[in-house]
Amino acid sequence: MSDMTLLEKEEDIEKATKALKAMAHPLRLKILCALKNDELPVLEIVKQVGSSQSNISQHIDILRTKEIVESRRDGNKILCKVKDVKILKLVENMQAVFCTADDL
Amino acid sequence: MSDMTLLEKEEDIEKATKALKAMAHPLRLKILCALKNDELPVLEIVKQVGSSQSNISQHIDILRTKEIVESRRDGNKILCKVKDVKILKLVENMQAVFCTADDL
DNA sequence: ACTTTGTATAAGAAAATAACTATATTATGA
DNA sequence: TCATAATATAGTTATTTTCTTATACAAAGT
Repeated sequence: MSDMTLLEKEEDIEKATKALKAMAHPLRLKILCALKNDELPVLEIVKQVGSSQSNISQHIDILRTKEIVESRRDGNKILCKVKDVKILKLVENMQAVFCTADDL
Repeated sequence: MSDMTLLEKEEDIEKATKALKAMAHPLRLKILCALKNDELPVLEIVKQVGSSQSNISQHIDILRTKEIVESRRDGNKILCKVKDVKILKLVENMQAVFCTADDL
């Protein structure tokens, strides 16, 4: 009862696929990296990540719709942070896998 | 010189995104799960994963093109296995994140 | 009230994905 | 050689994604 735990359940596959799709875009992955430790306003994300304000806003909206990012208003600004802890773990894993010295 | 290791390099982002895109489809994720421990012929993958032969073949081809899966001929059959070790790690991570008891 | 700053939304075009059907290819076995 | 099994490819169509431009909305400052 512990080893058939292999993403075999349709439900798990769907959840995992949804998360992967959300991350599987360079801008969205960068956004998630930027939000890994900080809560940031949209324009700050635009600065760090690049692309246009509109484009980043749309990508943030995608992440929001998928319940991956959440945001709150602070006066003029909208502060964004990662909502789904699982995503944080995945981002960390991506770093562990893709940012190690064995890339050399 | 060790903490700016945050997927900040464009090159890492691209690699990570490529891997994520490859995994971000239910059939392909299932294929990778099926190949996690075994080297399997295409029809066996079709059986385990579902969908049509043609469809699975095309998805396998996508994974091959992206250097994630490799295959060799054994007589009549084409045996497939995961080529990129990084992908194996990611699949394991996905399982760790999405197949734990805290789903309850 | 007007302007500026920060953010979101709409509309549309271009490109990428995905799936299906049918057919081709390759190897084996009779 | 003919039939069959295993896999790949072609051609199409439908859907989804992505980006751009322009515009709307909201809050704050003057």
